[in-house]
Amino acid sequence: MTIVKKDKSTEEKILAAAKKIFVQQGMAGARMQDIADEAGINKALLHYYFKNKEQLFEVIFMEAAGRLFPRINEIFLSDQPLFEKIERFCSEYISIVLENPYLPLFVLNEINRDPDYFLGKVWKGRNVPKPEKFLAQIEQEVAKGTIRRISPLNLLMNLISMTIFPFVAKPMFQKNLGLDEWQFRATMEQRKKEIPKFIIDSIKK
Amino acid sequence: MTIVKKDKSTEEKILAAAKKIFVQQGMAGARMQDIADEAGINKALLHYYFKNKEQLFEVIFMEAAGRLFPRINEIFLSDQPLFEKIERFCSEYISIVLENPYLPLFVLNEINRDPDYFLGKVWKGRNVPKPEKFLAQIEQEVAKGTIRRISPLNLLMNLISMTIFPFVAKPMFQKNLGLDEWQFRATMEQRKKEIPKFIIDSIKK
DNA sequence: GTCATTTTTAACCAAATGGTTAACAAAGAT
DNA sequence: ATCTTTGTTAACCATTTGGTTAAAAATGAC
Repeated sequence: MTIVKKDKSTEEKILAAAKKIFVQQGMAGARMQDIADEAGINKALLHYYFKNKEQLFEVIFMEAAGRLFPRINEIFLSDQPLFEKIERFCSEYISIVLENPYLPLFVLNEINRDPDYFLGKVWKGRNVPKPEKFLAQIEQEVAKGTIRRISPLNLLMNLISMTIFPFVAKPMFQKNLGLDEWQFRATMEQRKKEIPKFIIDSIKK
Repeated sequence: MTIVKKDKSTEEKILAAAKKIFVQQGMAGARMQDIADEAGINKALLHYYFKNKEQLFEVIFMEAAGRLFPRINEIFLSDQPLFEKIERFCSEYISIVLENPYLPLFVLNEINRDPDYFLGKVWKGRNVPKPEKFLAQIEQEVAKGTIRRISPLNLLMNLISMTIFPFVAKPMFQKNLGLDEWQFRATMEQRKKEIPKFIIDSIKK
């Protein structure tokens, strides 16, 4: 069995490098030279593969957004009961993001910089989360009396906030609470179960 | 009574302009020329008041951080009972941020870009939030049996996440949930009471 | 092997950008 | 009024940065 440590193709090296630099520095802060250096290639070669910075950025951004949004929809649109959806959302989402802890801040930041660019590019691709069904489901449970009266919008915000925010504020939490990388991961693993429990304890009648 | 529409001093104009541009574009994306234009002055005059971009940025960043962090401490270190603290935190914090909705993302983003710069500058000023007392207080309540067993760290994360995240994700929530400016504000006003209720319903025995 | 195509590089270029200079105007001070 | 200090400007400069060019390797077709 030959151990073929096959070189990643140049394009793959570029994409990995670009992702690292863009996520760290943002579109404005990223330097094409840094991306080339990180990929171990010449800057001209970068432009041979991707004609300009904006196009390269778009590839990275779409890939990042594509990792974060479609799965949400899949869960929100499924036919599971409410509590199961909440559990699934927390668990799956935290798993996804644990592998790319800096994606949410990156994406939110770029959305903030130019909401309409985002709307035009990502939102088009019908992968846009459609929360209506989930919101309606909450209202049904309220009507059935299985959960207390609560504004569906607020419940949705609570769920998403508790799940995502710790990643967005990761460096702050780490500095302020003195968590090392491992402790942070462990805490987030805990939260896969803690958040659903927290929510259900609050709303279940 | 003379209506003296006194011009803001040049320095004030610069600071207002710089805040707007930096918060919108971040340190890397902000252009000194844009700040000068926004302030209605010459670029040289900008350097007359602030010797370079970094120093100007630091003033803006510290002012922003100074708005967000000290009040937290004030609340967390007070001698109020736990539930009151939670209510006060949500209510006061949302009020503060409603006046500057983009500050949290700005600050988190810059912390992320260079956590140690942040640590060195802001964290020094002893306004650094010290959560120990708050965490201990939660443990006491658990011991007393007034609230159910819950990890203090998780509870703190939940509180902060639900309060701050909607601002960080404001453009996303607005696009996705179709909220206009006014509806967003109204929702956040609601949340001043909704979040504490949500938490207390979850943990109170 | 030879030729055509693809990949890679060093050197270069134009525009953008942070920052400076030197002169000019306004405002006090005497 | 004159002089000094402070505020403001247009023009300029050096560096950085995204992007290009033309030539050299490498790869593949025959």
